[in-house]
Amino acid sequence: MAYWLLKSEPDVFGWSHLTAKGPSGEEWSGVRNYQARNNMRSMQIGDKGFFYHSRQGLEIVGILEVCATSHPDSTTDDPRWDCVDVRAVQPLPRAVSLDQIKATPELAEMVLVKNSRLSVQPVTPAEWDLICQLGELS
DNA sequence: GCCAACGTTGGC
DNA sequence: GCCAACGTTGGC
Repeated sequence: MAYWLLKSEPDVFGWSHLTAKGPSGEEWSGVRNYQARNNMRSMQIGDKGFFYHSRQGLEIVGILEVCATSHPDSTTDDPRWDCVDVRAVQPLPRAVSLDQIKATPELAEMVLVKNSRLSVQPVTPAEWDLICQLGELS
């Protein structure tokens, strides 16, 4: 199982929007970047991801999981763009901020820090575990 | 709201 | 195939 980090602006589609969708989840649509799309294409059912609030919040607020593998993005007719479906698993008891991540040497190599513009990005198991600890997830 | 960084487009 | 112009993202 792989780990990911997915970004969204909370006023456009935030964590509360995803939790409202319940167990059937929601398409992670609208991605128009090849790297991000390729990351989604390699996702498997059950892969876990952090939900990050960009622009506003600037923190990891919850954990989601992939509940449908890559399929055509229903928000466009352009056949280049695919997306997965994701559903909320649980919120982090304590949100982990970008500041916190930047201040943690072990997390300095995260794509979130190195390439802040990539909206769907891989997370290493070590990074995952550490952020879960910072998020006070038992 | 600004703007630096990045990605994409399209003329040559 | 290069690269200038343009558009978008996202931290600040």
